[in-house]
Amino acid sequence: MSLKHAVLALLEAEEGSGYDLMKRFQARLGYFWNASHQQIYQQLKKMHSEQLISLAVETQSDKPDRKVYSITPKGCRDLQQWLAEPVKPNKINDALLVKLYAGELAEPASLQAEIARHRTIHRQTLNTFLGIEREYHASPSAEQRTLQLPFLTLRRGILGEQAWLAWADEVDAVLAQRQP
Amino acid sequence: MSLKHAVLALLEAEEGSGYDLMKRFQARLGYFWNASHQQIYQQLKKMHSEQLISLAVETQSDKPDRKVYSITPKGCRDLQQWLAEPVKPNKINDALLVKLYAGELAEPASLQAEIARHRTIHRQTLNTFLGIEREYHASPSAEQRTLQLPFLTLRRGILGEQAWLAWADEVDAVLAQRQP
DNA sequence: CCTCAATATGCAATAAATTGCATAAAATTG
DNA sequence: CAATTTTATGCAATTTATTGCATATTGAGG
Repeated sequence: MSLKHAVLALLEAEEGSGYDLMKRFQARLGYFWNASHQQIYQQLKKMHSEQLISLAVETQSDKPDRKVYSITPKGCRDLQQWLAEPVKPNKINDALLVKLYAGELAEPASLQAEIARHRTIHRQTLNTFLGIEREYHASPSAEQRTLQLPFLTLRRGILGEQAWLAWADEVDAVLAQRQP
Repeated sequence: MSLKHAVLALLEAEEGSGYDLMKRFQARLGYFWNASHQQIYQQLKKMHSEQLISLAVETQSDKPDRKVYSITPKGCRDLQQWLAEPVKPNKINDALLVKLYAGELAEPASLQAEIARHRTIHRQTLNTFLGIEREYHASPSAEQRTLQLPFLTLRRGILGEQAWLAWADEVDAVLAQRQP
């Protein structure tokens, strides 16, 4: 249940509304933690009821109310405690590999097309990451220091995507040879 | 919902009881699809009610009954249809990266220890994979041909683990420099 | 032979995630 | 300016997954 702690980490840096948090989640943790907007809204509600976060409703005469969440000292302790505990190695659920495993029953061309589709996505993701990496390297070294740990998560993304693409080349070679 | 199709793929190759399937699942798909024994038993029950698989109860006088599931033609069609459809690129939920992202709040030594723990696990996994790869290369070429696609999933595991370990080296370098 | 782990099932309760809406203001575009 | 998309929120139902038991057999070790 790290969704909770992921949100706490975001709130520790800065307070925000549900939507804010969703956006920040997507931008900063989205690559390595997936969460839908419902999950985030529901999680916020739950965390509020557990007093890990507090809620300030900014009444606005014209617009609908804005609910801004902040982390509480209790939430902060919860986060720090989580950080001190070991996390379980994460489980992988990769449907593409299931498909490849059972690939004998599929049309080879359909497998090839599927790999191509995924390759496009992975290449785009990699390009995005490389762009962020360039920005990072162009930023002042004080900022680089601040972002050193998030940068490591970016590196994970880059190395992971590169490995994926290298693997896809192997797959293509095998599939091409199977049905020439 | 590929758990269903993963199980169907296993049953397509050979019938089996819940426990059989669980074991085969672990051995063959376990690296890239995680499923607990409850999930598998429950899924089998559900698939049976949907007539995707059939059930033969072997009554045994001394031992408890053995329930053997086989794939039905309907199940086979379902599997093939799934194989023909595109699968969504899989979502990643990696708590370790969440932790690293929020790492400023943690003890650097605790982060290092955590990385070390995970490194051990990943190195072991890689070694297991490399062992299987050696077996594969030592097997007769007819068998290599049969296992070509499952072998590709193994390659994914190998490349993925190698990339992880290379990343862990980067992480160690940064963490060591942060608190000398 | 007794005990303890491993094999081989499975139920029930809970928690978490997904799906499918639903609303309504703000910004954009034709 | 009307129509559409994007922003911003959230409920309720369903599906999936996890947790915590609960049995009963088999095999191995002391």
